[in-house]
Amino acid sequence: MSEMRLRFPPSPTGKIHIGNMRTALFNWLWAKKNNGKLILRIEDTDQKRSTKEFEDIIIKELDWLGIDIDEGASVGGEYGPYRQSERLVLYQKYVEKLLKKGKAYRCYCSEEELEQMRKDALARGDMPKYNGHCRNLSREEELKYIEEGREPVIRYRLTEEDKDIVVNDEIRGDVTFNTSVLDDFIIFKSDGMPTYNFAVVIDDALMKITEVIRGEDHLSNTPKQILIYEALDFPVPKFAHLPLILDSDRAKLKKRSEDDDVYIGEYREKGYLPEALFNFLVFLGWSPPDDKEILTRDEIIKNFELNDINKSAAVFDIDKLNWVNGKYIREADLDYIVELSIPYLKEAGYIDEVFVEKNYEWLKKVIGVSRTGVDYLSQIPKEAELFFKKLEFEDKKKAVKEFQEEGVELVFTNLKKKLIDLDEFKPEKISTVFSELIKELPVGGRTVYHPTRLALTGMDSGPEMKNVIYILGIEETINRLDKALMMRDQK
RNA sequence: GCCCUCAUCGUCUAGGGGUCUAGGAUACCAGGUUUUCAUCCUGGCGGCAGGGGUUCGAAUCCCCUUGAGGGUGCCA
Repeated sequence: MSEMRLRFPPSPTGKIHIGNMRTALFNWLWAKKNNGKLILRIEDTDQKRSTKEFEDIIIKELDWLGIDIDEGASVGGEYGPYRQSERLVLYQKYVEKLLKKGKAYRCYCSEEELEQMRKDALARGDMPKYNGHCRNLSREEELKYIEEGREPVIRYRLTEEDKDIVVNDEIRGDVTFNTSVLDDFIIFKSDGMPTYNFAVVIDDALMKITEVIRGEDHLSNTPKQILIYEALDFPVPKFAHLPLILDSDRAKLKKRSEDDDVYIGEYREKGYLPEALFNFLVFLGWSPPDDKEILTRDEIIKNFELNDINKSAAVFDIDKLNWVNGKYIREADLDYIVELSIPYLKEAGYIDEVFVEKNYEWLKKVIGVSRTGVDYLSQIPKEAELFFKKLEFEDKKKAVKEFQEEGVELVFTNLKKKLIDLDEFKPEKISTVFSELIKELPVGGRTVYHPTRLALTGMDSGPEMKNVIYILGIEETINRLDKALMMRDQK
């Protein structure tokens, strides 16, 4: 059995989004599972929209998610070049072969003429197919067009009018297309570049790709590609067409407004962990044999099977992603989460490098108690702000009123005393102080907890009291309680 | 229009003729963890698109309808 070779061929016409990344992920998984190789090929035949910046972004994001490339534009290899714009001579060589065999021909019809044909066909209720105008041009006719300055395209010549082409899909089984729905499609554009359907075949064949795993949106184009494989006597690889990822409106996922996040970078910037996104993405269309929802990369590789992939499209559900990500944030090693949270805290202006060095352990405590309340790391500053900002009351009048309530003074003074008397200033010990308070004083739990929270944080809700006090420290806690006590005299 | 694909709780899914009064997760609701938000635990709500077959028996197989998505580009 020869080596399994898979490829991920993004087009650098935009940032990499959820759908592309999921495709890359499945290719990577299947390669890892089978000790195969994953090739990164840049499909930049669209000269108008392709840029090097986008190529760099794609490579960066793949790396971020942990998808390592064995061969390709970013790392080199023996089947290069891996950028289609650098493979022109190859495409020319093979299109020349087709031309010679009579399996392709030059077409001089202009885009306007083609557009008109399409409109006419549609108006008649016919299928919008190329009408074969240039199929059998005489030498004179061709010369005439050339003199007019027309730049030709090259079309594949469809010879069999009623033949079934079967795509053996690993996920869907046999899918049959009849050549009657096809036409003489363009394989070389007038700008001298190959079209997708042509270049992809040449590249996959020359790069010895054994399995093509891609989105279902490519299924309908596969018969055209098979025609090219056969015309050039290339072996046809295996195909597996993945179900599409839909947005909440059940349409193919794409950027529609500033509000919806579809690019991987947007998730990275918001503070989603690569492990979590990886885990979540795989579950869009695949699930393990057991009921587990959180799996490590190795577990996923171990369990992954092409056969287990779903046929139906999946809706991208941000709520579920948030849950998965929150789960990872809470369960990951705290130092790792601290490291990833620092940039957000810096951006909020709460800390700088010097502060981190001096107060790392304290910072770790803060993030440790804040992490339970967030879905993604960019929410950390908001969650932890009470530890960085000076005490500020959301509603001062209300606070004063609450401090004036019966029993509050008693609670505060006793709390202070008990905290000072503590032999160990630890969350668990602080917690027992509260139970004692409730037991010993003639007040309910609410009179103990709520005013205290208000006095210490200025807010109605937040992390657990024992943690707040622990992190604030004995001194600051006493100060704030005293301040609240003084506020009782106001008004 | 034509071609292709798909169809289980709102969402992600398990299920591949009987063990399904359909399981898990999320979301939502309620209760608990003797304050709140969150975490965590417990419980609840909620689904086989519709119609025909095949079969002793169908979520599971077949057909039709409907719905959804994709393709039909000198985009990939």
